[in-house]
Amino acid sequence: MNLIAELQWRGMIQDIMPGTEEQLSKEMTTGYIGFDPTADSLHIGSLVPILLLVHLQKAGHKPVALVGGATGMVGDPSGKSEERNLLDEATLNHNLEGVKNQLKKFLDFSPSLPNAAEMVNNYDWFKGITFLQFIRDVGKHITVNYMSAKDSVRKRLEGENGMSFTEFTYQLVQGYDFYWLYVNKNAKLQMGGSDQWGNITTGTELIRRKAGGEAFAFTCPLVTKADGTKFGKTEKGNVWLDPTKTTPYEFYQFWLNSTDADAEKWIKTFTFMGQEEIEALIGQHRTAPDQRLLQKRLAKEITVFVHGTEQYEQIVNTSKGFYGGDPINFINTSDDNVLLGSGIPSSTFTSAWPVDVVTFLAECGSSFFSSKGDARKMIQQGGVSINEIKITDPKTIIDASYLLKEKYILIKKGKNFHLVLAHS
RNA sequence: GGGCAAGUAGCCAAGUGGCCAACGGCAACAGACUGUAAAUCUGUCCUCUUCGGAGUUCGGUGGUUCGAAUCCAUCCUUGCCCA
Repeated sequence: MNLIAELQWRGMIQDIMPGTEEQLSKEMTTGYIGFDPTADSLHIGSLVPILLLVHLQKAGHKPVALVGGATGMVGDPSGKSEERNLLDEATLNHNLEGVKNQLKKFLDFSPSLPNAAEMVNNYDWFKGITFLQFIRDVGKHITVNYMSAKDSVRKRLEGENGMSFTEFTYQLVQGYDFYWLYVNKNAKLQMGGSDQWGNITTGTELIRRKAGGEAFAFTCPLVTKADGTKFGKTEKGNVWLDPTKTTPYEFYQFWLNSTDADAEKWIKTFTFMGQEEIEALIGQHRTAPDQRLLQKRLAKEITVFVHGTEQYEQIVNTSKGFYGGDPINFINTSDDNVLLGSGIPSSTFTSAWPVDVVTFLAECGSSFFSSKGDARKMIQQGGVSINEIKITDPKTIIDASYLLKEKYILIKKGKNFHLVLAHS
């Protein structure tokens, strides 16, 4: 199966420029995707573009990951209804480093490969260009009419928020990236999320007019959830790839909790499993949905891809301990490393015993309970249990006798959120 | 520089002198039902609370009034139009 057919089956192609498939089957093609340094870590929304690059490399082509040191300074208007705030330079550089380090893990950069992955920063070629040069060499080739016709621009012109010249220029900046890579790195392909289509075509247009060349592109659909809510968010915010921002345990749980409908879609997009295997698994899942085979496999594949096999095994072990049978027993019989190593939410309680539950929960140093009032409400609604015993009376007194192994207390908020609390 | 419009809780959005901690929707959280799903139903959803209440909010500041998210002045921000 060729790359495009493969990606199509996986639901990873939204728009594709005519001739792209032919180009890819003709020769080893260099393709790139840009990553915006809006934060110091990528989140799972960036996973799809990353996977596109990985697929590209697997198919024998050369992937280039571009980090947007320059574009990050401008701000992409795509998908934004309001003018963006600019990042200061220090933050930007910090973010660039974080993003670069993460991207390194997913692609093969070994120089011996003919199609070794490469990382570039568009600031490197933008820093030497003056404004006048840019408007003469680049701006001259693209009409304002053309730029204004782009969706991202038109929406803002029609909307009530307006748009600054800076953001209006964004597509030219990104377009020039493509042109530069075409000329200097022989890149003939750009990929990205479907919201990037407008920016990408500005690039191919620029290549055609300025270099007389032909370049290609395709985009992937934005990942959505079946219920229409935003993908990649949990009660704690974004799901990050950085294990210090989203622990591997929480990362795994995010995927494990996906709905059946989403899991069927996502397993195609986010894993490298073959078509037959996936279809068999989906069939199996439908006959016994309560086994959650699909979610488990999905969570496994992605967690291994992002955090590695070792972490995954540790997570599964912990998950089984907390969801399978007897969490109390699990805490009692596991050593600290097994218990906390995968990043189950935990914190430390430092005040003196005994205290009433409400104070205890409010001060246990986790984000589960924001205040005494919050803790009390949760108790009144029957959503809190300590050491597997549901707390119904907000006046319950917690003291040292609750400690497991003389240092832990298991707090549960709802069904899914466990907190292991160490007492110091 | 001139004219016009707008700024309400995480987001969208009603309210245009007291009945306003502020309609409604989304998102989120808990409960029931389940499969660590979905859908549905119920509750919560500014902060604190001895659950009786208390405190702080409607871009900022100052004012009018017994009483202001609502009226006035001024400043800030944003959009549209004109120069």
